[in-house]
Amino acid sequence: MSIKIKFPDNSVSDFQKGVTPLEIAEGISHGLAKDVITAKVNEELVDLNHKIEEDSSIELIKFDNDIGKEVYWHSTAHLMAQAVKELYPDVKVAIGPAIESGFYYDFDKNIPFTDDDLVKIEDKMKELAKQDIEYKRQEIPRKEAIKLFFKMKDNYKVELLNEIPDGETISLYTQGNFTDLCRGPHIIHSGKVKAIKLLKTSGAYWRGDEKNKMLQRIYGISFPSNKELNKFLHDLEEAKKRDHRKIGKELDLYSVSDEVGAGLILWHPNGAMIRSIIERYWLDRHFEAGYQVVYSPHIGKGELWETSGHLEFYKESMYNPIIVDEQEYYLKPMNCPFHIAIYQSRKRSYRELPIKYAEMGTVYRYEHSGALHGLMRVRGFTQDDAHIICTPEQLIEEIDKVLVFSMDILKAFGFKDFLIYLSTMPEKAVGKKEDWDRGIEALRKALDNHNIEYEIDEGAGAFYGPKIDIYIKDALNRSWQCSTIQFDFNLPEQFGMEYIGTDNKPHRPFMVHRALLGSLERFFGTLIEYHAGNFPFWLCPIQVEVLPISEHFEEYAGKVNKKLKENGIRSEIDYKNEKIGYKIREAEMRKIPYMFIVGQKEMESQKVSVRRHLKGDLGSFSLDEIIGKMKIEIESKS
RNA sequence: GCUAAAAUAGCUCAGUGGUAGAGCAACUGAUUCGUAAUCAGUAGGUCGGGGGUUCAAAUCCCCCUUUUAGCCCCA
Repeated sequence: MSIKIKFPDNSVSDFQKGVTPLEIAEGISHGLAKDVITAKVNEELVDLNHKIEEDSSIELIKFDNDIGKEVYWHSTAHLMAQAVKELYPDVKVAIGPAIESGFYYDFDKNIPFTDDDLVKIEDKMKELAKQDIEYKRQEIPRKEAIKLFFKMKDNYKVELLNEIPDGETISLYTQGNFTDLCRGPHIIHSGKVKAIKLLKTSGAYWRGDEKNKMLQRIYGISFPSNKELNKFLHDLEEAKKRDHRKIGKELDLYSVSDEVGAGLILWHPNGAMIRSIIERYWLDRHFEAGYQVVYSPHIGKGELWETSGHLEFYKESMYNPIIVDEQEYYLKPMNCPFHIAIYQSRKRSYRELPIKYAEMGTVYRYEHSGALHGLMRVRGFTQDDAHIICTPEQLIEEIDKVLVFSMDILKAFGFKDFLIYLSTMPEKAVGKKEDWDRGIEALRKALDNHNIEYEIDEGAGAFYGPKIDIYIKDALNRSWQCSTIQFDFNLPEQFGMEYIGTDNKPHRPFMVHRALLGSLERFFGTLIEYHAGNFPFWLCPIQVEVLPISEHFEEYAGKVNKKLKENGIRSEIDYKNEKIGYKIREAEMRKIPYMFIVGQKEMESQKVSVRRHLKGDLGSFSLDEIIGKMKIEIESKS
C-alpha cells in the first residue's frame, strides 16, 4: 500500500503506508535526516517516528525554524529533568517549557540549587545526551496517568492531569527511567542535543501565583553545535556591554542613591541634557499636533482618588497617604484626575472637542523592591502623558491620529522594531462589556488601517479600558513597554464629565489616555541600549570636543569653540596637559561624535582636523564647511 | 514582597580570623607633544549600616538598607 505525501513546494511523492517523517527526510538527504527535529503532518506537529497512515501534507522542521527551536529546547528541558531526577531522586518535577531563548524547568526541592549543582546537572545532561536515549511516546487514559504519577508522588503532574478536559489525548514521554506528562512532540533521541549550557537558577511560584509554593527554576539553553552555543554566549556578553546601567555610569548620565531611595532617579547633567532635548522636541511636535500643554501638582486629596477609582483598583501600587490638616493626600500614580479637573473647571461645548491635554507628569508608584531595575522599572517617573477628550463620533479618528503620531515620534529616535499588543478586558475591571468590545474594535480598526501587525494580549487591559501597547526590545532581548494608548470608560463616568452638544443638552465625552515615550526614564534606558550609548547626533550632550595639540594652540581652540557655540553646537575644549592620543582616547570613550584636532597646521590654514567617533580621521575642513554638515545631521536626526 | 547571590577608594576589582591592596581616575610637578593611555610623585577607605561571637572581624553569626538574576507586577 502506498500513500501520497505533499511537500511545502506542492510536489507530491508516493511512500509506503506507515512511513515516518524521519524516513522521508532520509530519502531526501542524509544531511536533512541529521538536522530534522520535528515535522508537521497535516498541519499537526508530530514526532519523527510517527507513522503516517494516509495521504498527507508534510513539512520537515529544522532548528533554524522557531518551532524547531521550541521542540528542541523543550526536549532539552526534559533531559534536564531526567538529569535532576537521577542526581536528586527526591526532587519533584513541575513544568518545563521552551522559552524565547532556551528553556527552564521548575523543581520542588527544599534546598535551592547552587552553582555547583548546576555544573553537576549540566555534566549529567551531557553524559545522558551522548547515550542517544530515545524519547518514547505513549498515549494512555487519564485515570491510568493519574495513578501512575500519584504512585511516583509527582503531585504537580496529578494536579495538571486533573485539569485536562475529558476526551483529550494524554501522552507521556519516557527517556530511560524518566517519564513526563507532555503533549510533545520531542526530538527522536537525546544525542540530538550537542551543546548545553545551564544559565541561572531562580525561585518561581507554582503556576506563577505567590500564594503557591516557591519552586526552584533552572534556566538553560542548548544548540545542535558548540559553535552556535558559543555565538549565543558571545552575544549575551555583547548585550551586557550595552546595559543602560553600565553605560549610564560610564557616561555619567544618571544615578540612583541609597540615601535618596530605591527606584528614584537622579539625572546628571549629561542625561538631563539629553532629556531636555527630548522634551523640547516633544513639546514642538505636540503643539504642532494640536495638543495643549498643562501642568499639575504631585499630590491630590484622598477624595479625588476615591472618585477616580484608584483607591479601589490601584491602591497597592500607590504610596501611603500624607496627612495634612487632617486631610489625606496621595502622591499621584497617574495624571488623569488632574487633567479632568482642568476640563471641568468650566462648562465645555462640543465646539471645543477634541481637547488634548498633554503634560510631562511625574508620577510615583510603589513597585515591589525586587522589581526595580535601573531606569526601566522605577518608583518615580515622568510620563509624557496626554488625555484626549472627544465626542463619540471623533473617537476613531482620534485613535487613528494618535497611533500614527506615536509611531512617527518613536521613529525620530531611531527605533524601528516594535512589538505591538492589543490588550482586552481583565478580570478586575469597570465598565460594560459592550463598551469594552466597542473600544477594542476601535483600536483594532486603527491598527488594521495602517497595516500594523499586532498580537492580542488577553485580559491585560487596564482596569478602566482596553489599550494598545508598543514595546521596544532592550539589549538582552527583554522587551519594555513604551507607548500606551488606553481607553477609559471609567473616569468620564466617575467624574461626571460633560460637554454641551449641538442639541444644547449635556453629553458624556470619551477619553483616551496615551503616553508615547511612556516614561522618560524607561525611554532613556531603551535609547541608551538601542544605540549602545552612541546617541544620535542631535541628542548628544557634547557634540564636539576641541582638542588642542599643545598649550600653544589653546587660543585658536577657543576661537573654534566660540564659533561652534554661536552655531548652536554643544562643544567644549580639552585643556588637559596630555598628548593628543590621550585626549582622543578619552573623547572616544566618552562617545563624543566629533573631535576637532587643532595644532600648527590648522591654525595656519584656519581649519580643523575632524575625527569622527568610531570612524576615525575624516581629514581637514574649514569650520563653515563642517558646521554646515553638522547642521544637516542635526536636522535629519540621524 | 518572594527565592538566590552580592555590597571593599570616584570606577573596575583582589584580599576568608592577625597592620586594608592593585589598576584606572583625581591632585602636584616635569614634559609642549599630530589621531585610542608620557613620566614621576601625592592624596584618597569607620570595608553599605547596626548588633553579636572572638584576645583579635572586611573575613564568622543575626537584623536592616541597597544592588543583581528571576518570580509576581508594570510606564
